[in-house]
Amino acid sequence: MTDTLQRKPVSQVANSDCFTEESLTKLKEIMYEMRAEAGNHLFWEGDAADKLYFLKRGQVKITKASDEGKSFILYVYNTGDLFGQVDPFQNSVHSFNAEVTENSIIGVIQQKDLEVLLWQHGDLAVEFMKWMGLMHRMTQTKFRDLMMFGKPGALCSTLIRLCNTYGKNHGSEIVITKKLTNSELADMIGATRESVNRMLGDLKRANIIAMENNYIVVKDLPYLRDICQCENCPVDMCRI
Amino acid sequence: MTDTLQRKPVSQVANSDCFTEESLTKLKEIMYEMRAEAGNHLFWEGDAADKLYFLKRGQVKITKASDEGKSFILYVYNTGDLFGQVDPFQNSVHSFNAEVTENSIIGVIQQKDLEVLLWQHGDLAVEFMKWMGLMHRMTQTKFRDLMMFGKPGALCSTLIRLCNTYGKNHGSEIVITKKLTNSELADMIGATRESVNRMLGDLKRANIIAMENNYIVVKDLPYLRDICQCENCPVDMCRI
DNA sequence: TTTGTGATGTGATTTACATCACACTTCCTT
DNA sequence: AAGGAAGTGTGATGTAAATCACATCACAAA
Repeated sequence: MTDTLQRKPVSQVANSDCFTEESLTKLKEIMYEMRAEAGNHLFWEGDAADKLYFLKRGQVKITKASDEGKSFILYVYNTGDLFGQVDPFQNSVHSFNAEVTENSIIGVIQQKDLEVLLWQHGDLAVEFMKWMGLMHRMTQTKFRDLMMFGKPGALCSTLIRLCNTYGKNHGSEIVITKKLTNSELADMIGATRESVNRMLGDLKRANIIAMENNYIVVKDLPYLRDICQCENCPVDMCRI
Repeated sequence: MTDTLQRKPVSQVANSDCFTEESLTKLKEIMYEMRAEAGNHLFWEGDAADKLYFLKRGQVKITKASDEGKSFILYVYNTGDLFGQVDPFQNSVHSFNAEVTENSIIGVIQQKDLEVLLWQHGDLAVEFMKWMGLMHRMTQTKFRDLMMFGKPGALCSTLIRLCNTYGKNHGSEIVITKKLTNSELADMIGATRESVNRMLGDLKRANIIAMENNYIVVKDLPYLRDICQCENCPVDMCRI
């Protein structure tokens, strides 16, 4: 049982899977590698937004802090994910913070280098455009899920996205192979820790989810889908 | 006074302004023109997402309806705006509805034609990528504003975006040269008509806004900025 | 082994916002 | 000019979720 949990989850898919092998190689050729320790920041809001980041290994969260000290987690990126901004303005700055939450190895792409590459390789440009479209749609659907179905809907949507990102099938159950605190979940849906705790309690009591070695196990995915009116969108889009 | 209101607002900027004249011409060459009457739909959720739309004249709203009959307005596009999906999946479908809200003339671009064009023209590909980045950032910042600062914050953010989209300076005041009902505003921020009515009443009483010929006039923009912790981002990004 | 620290679980209370209900205004139409 | 439809304004009430305030638990460090 425990050893099953340690294995790489079958469904773990990186957003860079949009790219063909060749395109990803081209991108890798213009990266320079850096290492970042957990707790550091890749960028802060207000910093110039002129780089893309390829997470070779590790984890980075994109967050926003409010004046009252609350934190909102917009995205969680993992090994193999590509992220960052490519904006039309010279003086463009980030609106969010990028917090390194696990020791990471990161490939950095300068906007100028990327532009040259896209200019030269039409096929890469087309793939890149599709990757951007996918990322945008992920934001839009998350936006919808978090705005339209109350806090329980937001939580259920987030649990589904966690299944799509970290889920490992285990019979009819799905183990979310990623430890998450109630506070983390709360920051992902803009709720309080207490609310998340109560909602998770409700779901456990209704036998929708369970805990196994502190991992969340989803036992009734259709129930979660029903709460947030999930339309069963592609796994690659419906992620954290 | 009335005639001032009729003139095209100075700050009305279309999102296609990201493109150079030449690039926009290239895009226009692969469009086919269609007309759509107010009340019709350009696409419904579930329809194939394989086209871009250029609004030559008119207005289109991107909306999402919930099971309980509530409607959420994600975007409002106007003359000169480009919108649509370019997704990596063959079987990709829309998650939202596109409702034509004014009689419109629309240029339609097929995804395949766009791909060929981007392949051939590196400069257009780079501009297109920047346009996509800008649209994504607009979604992200709206997401943040609507999630983090309560309904009053969401309303203030929306009023600021309306100023950036339809605003006409009039001394130190900004006239939003677009008639909006309380219900429309409510659907833009995921609130009820009654809540919007009360919040607008509060703002009027505090002399932050006023009504002139049924147009909203913003008298104290800094106050609105303060409520939603607006960081004065570029006007091109902070739009409806 | 105790002490500290971060996380969970839960009750009581408050707050923000939705819902319901209805009066009033505007303006469109035939 | 009358009637109706769409929009506005506002009280009363209900409810979801935040806030506050602790108790408990797990586990690492001194």
